[in-house]
Amino acid sequence: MSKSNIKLIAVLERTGGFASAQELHQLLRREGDGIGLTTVYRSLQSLVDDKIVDVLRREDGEAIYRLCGERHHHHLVCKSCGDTVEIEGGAIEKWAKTMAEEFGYRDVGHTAEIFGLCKKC
Amino acid sequence: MSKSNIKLIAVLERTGGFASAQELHQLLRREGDGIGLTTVYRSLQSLVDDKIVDVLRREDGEAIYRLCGERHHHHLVCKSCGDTVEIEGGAIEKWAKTMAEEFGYRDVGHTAEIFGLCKKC
DNA sequence: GATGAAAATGGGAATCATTTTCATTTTGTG
DNA sequence: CACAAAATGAAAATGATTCCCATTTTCATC
Repeated sequence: MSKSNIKLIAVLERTGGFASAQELHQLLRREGDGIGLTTVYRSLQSLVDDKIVDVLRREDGEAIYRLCGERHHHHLVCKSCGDTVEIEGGAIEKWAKTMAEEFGYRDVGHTAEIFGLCKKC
Repeated sequence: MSKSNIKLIAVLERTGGFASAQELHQLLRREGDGIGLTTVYRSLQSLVDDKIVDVLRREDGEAIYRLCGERHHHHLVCKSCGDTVEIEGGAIEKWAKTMAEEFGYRDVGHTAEIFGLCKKC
């Protein structure tokens, strides 16, 4: 685990929610860390590969990152304010398994997100 | 309704599924239509505003468009050879609706993909 | 401690989708 | 036909992300 990975995890812990690579870079810079933007992207990518970080997309297409817990979950995201709720996806697990069997796929995973407008927006 | 809007609707009808602005532009060009990229973006935006077209995001963040009201489906993708099967997602529709209601979200859409290894791989 | 290979890093250029600007063309209407 | 408003397109601007490459750090081994 490289230094930059650890820094990224730390700043993600501090911020709590989702943040874009650019935002995380600025945050680290403001704290006096001279980390480069390239390194931020690289680290985030490796954390995503290692399933330590989740990545989603904002409405405008910008990628946003967040630490993910071990529990498999899905997201309900407000497309206006970005507010996010973690939700259970029992129905999805079953659906994915059924579909995979039907078409002879094995070793399957899945992604599923719901987006809409939250109460406030 | 401008000329370009009509052209965009026509080409979206022809292609059926999702397509990016760049792809739609190329398609029209190939058919001998000298439409400009700017106009494609502008028209798509106005069609989205009028709720004639849906917009989603690819994994890489590129925006993809499709006519509203086309049958909604999901994908089963082989992560080795890339082979793709279109599948029904009745269970997902219900799940998305239920979850949205539970948390007071409205005007919701969703994405869901399953990936694994196909028979051949 | 010295050495060298491999990994990590940073800066700037390159890429690519998308938006903006602005001048020109087309359209609809009196 | 004339004229204003809408539509269009080319090129430049923008902004996130990736690529390239030279430099620095890490770390095992001597």
